[in-house]
Amino acid sequence: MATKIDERSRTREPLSRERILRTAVAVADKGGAESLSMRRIAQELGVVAMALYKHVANKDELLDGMIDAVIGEIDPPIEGADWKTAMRERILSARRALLRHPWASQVIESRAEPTPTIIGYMDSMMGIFISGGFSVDLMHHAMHVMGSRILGFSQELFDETSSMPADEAIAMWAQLADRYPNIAALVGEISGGDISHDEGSVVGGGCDDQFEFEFALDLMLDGLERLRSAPTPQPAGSTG
Amino acid sequence: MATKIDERSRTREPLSRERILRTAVAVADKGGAESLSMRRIAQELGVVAMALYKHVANKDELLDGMIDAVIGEIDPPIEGADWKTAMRERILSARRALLRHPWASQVIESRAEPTPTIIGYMDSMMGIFISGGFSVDLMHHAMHVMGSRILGFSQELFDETSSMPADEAIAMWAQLADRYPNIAALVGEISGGDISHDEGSVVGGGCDDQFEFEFALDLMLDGLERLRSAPTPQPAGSTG
DNA sequence: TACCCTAGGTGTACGGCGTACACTCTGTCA
DNA sequence: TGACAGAGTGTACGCCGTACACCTAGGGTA
Repeated sequence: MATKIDERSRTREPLSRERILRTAVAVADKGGAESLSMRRIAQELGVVAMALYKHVANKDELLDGMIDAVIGEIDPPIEGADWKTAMRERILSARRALLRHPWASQVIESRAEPTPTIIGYMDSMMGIFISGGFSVDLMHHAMHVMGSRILGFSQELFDETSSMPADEAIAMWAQLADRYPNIAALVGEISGGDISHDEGSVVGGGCDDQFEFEFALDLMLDGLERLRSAPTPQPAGSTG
Repeated sequence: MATKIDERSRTREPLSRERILRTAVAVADKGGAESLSMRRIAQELGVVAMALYKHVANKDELLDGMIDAVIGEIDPPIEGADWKTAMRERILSARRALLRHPWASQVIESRAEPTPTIIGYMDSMMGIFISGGFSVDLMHHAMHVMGSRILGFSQELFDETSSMPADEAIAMWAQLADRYPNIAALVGEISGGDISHDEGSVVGGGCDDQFEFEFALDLMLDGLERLRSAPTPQPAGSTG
């Protein structure tokens, strides 16, 4: 009995909200969002599930805490940089954080309401636009243009072959060329160019995600800069 | 006994994959994705949960079927239009489908692999770029630029006040002005402009989501058009 | 007519989930 | 010494997806 007390009070540091959040993030990092259960986290902590509820209100609050932890990893804005550099670098930092925690984007989108931390992050991004000379109105449009990319979301809809060897994937798409001719053309182009630059799959891992992300990001930032300097704040749609 | 047989064979049309999918979509439309359970769908059909498994392999396959149903509502590309119009109108059609089925975007993103229907849709969108004179390479970049917006995703991260009366939301953000100064400025601008144009909330429902979506869409399409006509297919990033 | 086969719907059960609620400790302070 | 509080436990409930054995009606065949 006495040894048990010793063991508990000495070797086991007490539970805390912070420790729970750290463990939860670790569990999700390892097993993905769907492996994250109260029982699983508790088990990792050597404790029973209900013990967690003495420190977090419920699972949703825990998810919010995990989100805030990820947002907290995003670097603060660069001091003294022009708006475009500041925006660009911070979004890339956000992307790095999300790549470290692949479960985060889905969890963030599953939550109905953003946490105060996310709202604060958004406000700070708005501040970068405002400081960069954007009107409040154009800043508003700019935030909608950036969308969830402002949090570093890369939203690849095409990761499906990532578990497949590159040559196998190429063969697969070639076989489906009559059904998906354009994808086949794309795969052919990429694999024909330099297949050696990435050992991942063809569409998804085979193309350079980081390059594509920055390409899209720069296109948007360039578009916004053009509007910022233009007399009329509205892009010329196809109707105009 | 005989009446029961009559009732079954006459008044109850037999189960089928189509009928299950229709019912599942209806349930999700009414109660959201989180209300969609096999038991709930079965109940709606006056049948026991396990009966569904004679027509769909499992819940994931059912979700795929539901996704395909939504994608199927997207209009085909306009014949004979220029690439920009075709792309713009089809994306707006996709957005309309997603607005009819608010659960769909989350379900699509939750699935690890896209369905053949989604792959086909993507291929067809690629075809619009190619027919519009894009190189395969630029088409590839363009697809990444559009991201999930190509499926009509609007990904509003700021719907949090949508259940709140506009004046209440304005007061709330005004009170938080020291913590979120830029959001407060935005809210002030919108509510100061014309508060009457929408009875929804301020950030989220209060701004014109449709306008913002088209604004962002046009900015991207304009950016892509510029690249299409330019000698170098790469946007000038802030590093250049 | 007697038979069986098959497709489709049923019932039960299992292991997982979030969490309500009542409990038992253990350390603190009066 | 004894009351108290705060932390961890144990049990239980109602959900979930779904495996598996069962029943039953309709249809084809001998």
